[in-house]
Amino acid sequence: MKRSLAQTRLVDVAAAAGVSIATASRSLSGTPGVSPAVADRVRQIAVELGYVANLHARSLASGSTATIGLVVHEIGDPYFSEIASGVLRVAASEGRTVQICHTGRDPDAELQQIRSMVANRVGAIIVAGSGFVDPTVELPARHELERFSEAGGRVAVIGRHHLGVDAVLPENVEGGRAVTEHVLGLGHRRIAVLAGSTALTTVADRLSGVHEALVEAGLDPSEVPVVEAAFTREGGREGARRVLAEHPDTTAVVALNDDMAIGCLSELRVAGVPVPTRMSVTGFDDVAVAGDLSPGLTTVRLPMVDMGARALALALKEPGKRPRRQRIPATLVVRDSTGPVPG
Amino acid sequence: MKRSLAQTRLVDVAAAAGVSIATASRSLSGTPGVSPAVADRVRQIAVELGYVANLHARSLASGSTATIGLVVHEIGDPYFSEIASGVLRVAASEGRTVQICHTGRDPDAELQQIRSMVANRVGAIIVAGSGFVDPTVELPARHELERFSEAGGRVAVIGRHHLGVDAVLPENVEGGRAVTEHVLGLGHRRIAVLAGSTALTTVADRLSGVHEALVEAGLDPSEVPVVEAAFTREGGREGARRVLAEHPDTTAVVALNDDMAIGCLSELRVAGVPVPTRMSVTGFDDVAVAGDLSPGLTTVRLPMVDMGARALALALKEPGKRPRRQRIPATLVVRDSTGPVPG
DNA sequence: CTGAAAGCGCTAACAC
DNA sequence: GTGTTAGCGCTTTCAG
Repeated sequence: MKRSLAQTRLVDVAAAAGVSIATASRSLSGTPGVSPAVADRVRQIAVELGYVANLHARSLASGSTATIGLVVHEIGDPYFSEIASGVLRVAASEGRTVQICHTGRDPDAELQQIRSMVANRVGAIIVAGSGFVDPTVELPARHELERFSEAGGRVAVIGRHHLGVDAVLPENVEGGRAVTEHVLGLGHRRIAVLAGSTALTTVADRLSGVHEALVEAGLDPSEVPVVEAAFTREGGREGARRVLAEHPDTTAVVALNDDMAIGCLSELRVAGVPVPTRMSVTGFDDVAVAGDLSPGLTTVRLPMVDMGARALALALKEPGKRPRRQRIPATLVVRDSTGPVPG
Repeated sequence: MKRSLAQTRLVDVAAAAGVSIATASRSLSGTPGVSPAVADRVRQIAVELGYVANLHARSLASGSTATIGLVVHEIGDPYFSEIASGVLRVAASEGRTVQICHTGRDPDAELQQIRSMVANRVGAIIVAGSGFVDPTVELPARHELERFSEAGGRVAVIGRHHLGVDAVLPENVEGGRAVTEHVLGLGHRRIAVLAGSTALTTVADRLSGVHEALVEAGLDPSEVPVVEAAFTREGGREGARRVLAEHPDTTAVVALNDDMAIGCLSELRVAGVPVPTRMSVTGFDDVAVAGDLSPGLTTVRLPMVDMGARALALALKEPGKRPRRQRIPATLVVRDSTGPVPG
């Protein structure tokens, strides 16, 4: 389809300014080597004409773009949409556009999407979301990102270890430990953990924090049941049912993300189990709604919006010789879903 | 910076397949005029070589892109992130990339973003989120979209009236009416409405549905207080405080979105007002968490994910001579936050 | 400091 | 059915 919309092009600006297209290009991109007077005039004329550079022509000629690629597991999930919010905010202020894709936690889809972003010559790629404990699963993705990175592309990841690039790393271990210490401090000993797939590093890290706290309290982690289900609200419901059925004397459920905790709370309500008087429940992430639940969810706060913003800031900075890692503190937020052991 | 990353290009595929670059192009884009055998072989070789077309070159040559531009108010808001989820899902299955930007409910920012998308030659633009009751506010945006549309670009909007393009329109009036009828049916007469800015069409429409139901029940809408606050959780909290202070005998709060309802619920809990025994509360949208609240939120369901998917489908279809409008039914979902009038 | 000209990788006429 | 070729609009050497 022929595009009849006659956008003003660089030639038009150049002609109007009475300079060559090369000079016009240099003036607008700020490339040194143009007399200030000429450059100013060109810029002014460009504004008057409402000139906006054709991104694709620019990209084709220069080999890179101002576009940022953001890869998330599922944009409908608050954890990721809050991260995206932070990324979009910074991107807008830097005049960059953001291309988002979600992968449904499928490593193959993720690889696919990363490839497509590389092919689209995005200027930077941000990968958010848990990695896999088994490094081989994400080897192809890592490989792809390395190639991209070596070719001058910028990469930052949120919460993944094995990717060997600049990273924003939430303190999942410390968070898991803190929330467990809180529960232990309330006197609970019959604890159950609600976990997503332990193939995910996020789950593994949080869980290891939980175990550290248990050991420090002189408990045997192997006696604390870890119920593995989908890392979602539905998974939380299912997990709650299994805890109730298989470990009926449990007094505290430590869920490894808020989604599971919310599902768990919902199921406990259905089952008529009062929280926190009969059962304490904790989450992880502190999604926006956590504080507005009833009871308010005791959880570990991760500043998702900020994490997104930082990741983009990292990606936009000049690359260092070594991957940078920015640790993000996870802070315990005590609300009403936890209380002393019943009885 | 010279890009050393030697992506396989179309020439490479063509050479490997022993055909011309034109034939290779036709094979891969599905343009008719290539023998099936050749086309198949080319495609297979392309896959083997990990070929991914350079979006920018394609776009520059063809004058349009596979990229979809999605404009939302705030991606961190579940309403929009669920819509985005639907858009991304369809986009992925169509092999299209999505560029998302958010505008913070600021018409100027929105205009800015739309302009930038037009300049980037996106293939289609989807604008989600409430429009403004005052048409002049969005006149510039409308203008921009029309130019884009006339130039062959595709546009679809979600929930906005005044834009004169293909639209997915949630039945806000009917939903407002349905939820109000439900509340009236429970015997409530001292009702308060929690509304976002009435400059927003979404708010105005839902409110007019509320009023219709009131009138039909023989009530005078002017006697039902409409508390206007931010269309957010915080606004819901503030609204709840004002209802409690200014209209203490209220028995039912009709919030015009779930966010406000959730904030309201939270505030009522703080204030020690039991729901629904002392106060009924309703929402609108049915965001994912609505059913997992305690009490479960009675609300009006809008299939956000589906709305996003439909909007993209509309945008991808051949344009009709007249703008198409797809009405999305709003269905009442009764949960536990509403009950009979106390006393 | 400025201009001419060679591509960037692909699509789409246009020939054969 | 398939190949040749002329651009798409811009950046970037390379001359002047």
